[in-house]
Amino acid sequence: MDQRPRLADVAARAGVSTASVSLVLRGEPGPSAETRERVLAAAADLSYRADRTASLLARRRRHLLGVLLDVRNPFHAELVEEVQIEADRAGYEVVLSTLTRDRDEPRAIETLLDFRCEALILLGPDASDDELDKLAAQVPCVVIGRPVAGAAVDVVRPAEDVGVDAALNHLITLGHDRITFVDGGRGAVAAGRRRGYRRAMRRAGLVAEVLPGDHTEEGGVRAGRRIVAEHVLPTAVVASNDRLAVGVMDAFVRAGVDVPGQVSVVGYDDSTLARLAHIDLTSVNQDAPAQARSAVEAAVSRLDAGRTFRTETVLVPHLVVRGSTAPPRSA
Amino acid sequence: MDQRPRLADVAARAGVSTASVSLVLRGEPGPSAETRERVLAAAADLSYRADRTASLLARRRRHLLGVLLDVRNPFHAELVEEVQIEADRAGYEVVLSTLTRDRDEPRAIETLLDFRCEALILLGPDASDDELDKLAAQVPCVVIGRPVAGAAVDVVRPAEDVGVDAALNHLITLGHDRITFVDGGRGAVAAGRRRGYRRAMRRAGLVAEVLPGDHTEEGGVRAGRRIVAEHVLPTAVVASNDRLAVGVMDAFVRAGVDVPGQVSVVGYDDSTLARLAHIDLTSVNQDAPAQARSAVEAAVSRLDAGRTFRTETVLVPHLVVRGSTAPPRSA
DNA sequence: CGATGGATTTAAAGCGCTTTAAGCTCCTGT
DNA sequence: ACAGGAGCTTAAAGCGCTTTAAATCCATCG
Repeated sequence: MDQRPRLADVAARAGVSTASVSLVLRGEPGPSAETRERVLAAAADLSYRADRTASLLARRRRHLLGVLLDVRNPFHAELVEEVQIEADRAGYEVVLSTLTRDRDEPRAIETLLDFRCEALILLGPDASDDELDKLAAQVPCVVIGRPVAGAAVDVVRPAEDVGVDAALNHLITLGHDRITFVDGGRGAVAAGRRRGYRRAMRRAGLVAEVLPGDHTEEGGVRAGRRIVAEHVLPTAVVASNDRLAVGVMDAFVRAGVDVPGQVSVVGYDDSTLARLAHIDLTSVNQDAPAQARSAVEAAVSRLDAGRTFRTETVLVPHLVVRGSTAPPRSA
Repeated sequence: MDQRPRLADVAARAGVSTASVSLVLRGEPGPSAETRERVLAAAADLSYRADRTASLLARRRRHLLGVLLDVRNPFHAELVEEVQIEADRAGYEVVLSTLTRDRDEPRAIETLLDFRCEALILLGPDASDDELDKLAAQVPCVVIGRPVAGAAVDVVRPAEDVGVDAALNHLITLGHDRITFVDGGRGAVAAGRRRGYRRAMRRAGLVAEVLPGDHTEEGGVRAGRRIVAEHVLPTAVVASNDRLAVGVMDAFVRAGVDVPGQVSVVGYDDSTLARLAHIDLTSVNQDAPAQARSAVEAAVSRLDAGRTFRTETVLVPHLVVRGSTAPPRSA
């Protein structure tokens, strides 16, 4: 029961050499139609499947992409899904390595290196620019989701400020003029969004108001409470991410503030959270598929096309309008 | 830059054979203290790391566990994390294979087989009992999270009914007596919970009331609306999972029904959702670490200890009391 | 009719590591 | 002094596949 058929078994059954079988099964040119047929029949008879480990070893090229992720992060989940699909398409296999309690980032990356991945795709890594640069000297690296100063690391990231821009345009077009921003705290991502907010408000000739926050629901609840405690409600709130926005909305609901009747709310990330029917949050979508595609493409172009210069792909997010935004009451 | 050192390089540098290096690096007995030292020094000098692919191939035993998961499922994420940790501990490596849009369950499983995993751990698979049984004939399989009738598949699952029991005990002890259950629809898991509810209510001499639902927030919202529309509110609601519970609470909040002031709510799964500060939902915890541990143990006992009979591990969940439950108003 | 060359096929050499069996050195015991 | 071991070390044979270089076949050509 333990013995899966080997390449040699298929070869014997088809009456050809293992080399021919290998070629046929991988669809390489060479073997004649007749050989092809016999091999395929034999393989089917034995329900043969190649041993990936052996293939990987024998190929000089490994055709393996390593992906570092935090399996608990829903956005990573979305990205991984797309990376898999894109890699498949490009003829690469994917090895996933996740952070766990006992496995920090360096450890998870070593695992990928031990599999001799030809390139790494790192989802929102914590490593410093320096460390990433050092890593990139060993193997092509693509970082998704945050800027990296390193000279050798490819980057794919959304234009955070543009996303906020879109959100504000939407609100302003609806007629809003008192728009508060709930901040996401330290970090390059939050900074980009904050900058986008300030810029767009200035451009529109409106007064910016930034409340502190931290990308968690609790932060949102705190900010929401602060907002309802003020004498004058803003007409709209833009949050630095969806979790914050959900927290804000929760505080509003509990205080009897109607969304979007009294205040409109916009989130950022277009997470599954935002899409839930009872939340139905207008949010900025980062286009995970496009990010994944770009990342795989960056890796592949290093490997297959021999690109050596650095690329930074900045993707333009777009607003997904849902039920949490409406014209302001007075309008 | 591309050439990572090989075993042979370390051997050459240490002035010993590759066999010795292999033994030393894996901590096998044999080599003398002096050899050990020289090898380790050489390996460190070259910052050598073994090629996993080659090791895997050369070892007759692969020491590889394949895990099938849906990377988008947060509970799977928790399980994976623990499986990794446990596998590490047992000296096994883990390959993750996730469902995606283009990769259905059979396909994802094939990938695992192609890596020649020695055993598979399947997280809540959709495959029929028959298919699972067929698979188990090829390779030891452990299914987590649902019962399987197949004769050869090991199962690790929580005792759903016991969890609901705990929830009801908690509520009854608090003094509740009108306790409505929001159902999770078809499926073995939901059925177990429903059964637990009915049994516990009967035992307590209370009248069971089951509202239809489907394990989503929307289902919860619908159920919640139905509840508030009734003339007499129940004193407590038990939902078949956390998402339902969150939906119910959302409907309550919007209708001005205070939780837990007027109605207590209990969820099931103790998901990250339940733990959010502003939700703070009393819920039943399934102990992901224990499930993962049992699953790995089941796999390993087949592989290393040669177990051939089937095991079914039923874990007892426990209630995590949070802020969504309190004594009923009248009490 | 042998030479020429394109189309197929295949023997054999790896890929980088593990493992087995044999080889060596140095003691022990008689 | 020599058989028998104990303790290390290593040559060499894989693991199951890919790939390269050489062999084979056959139709075409001068």
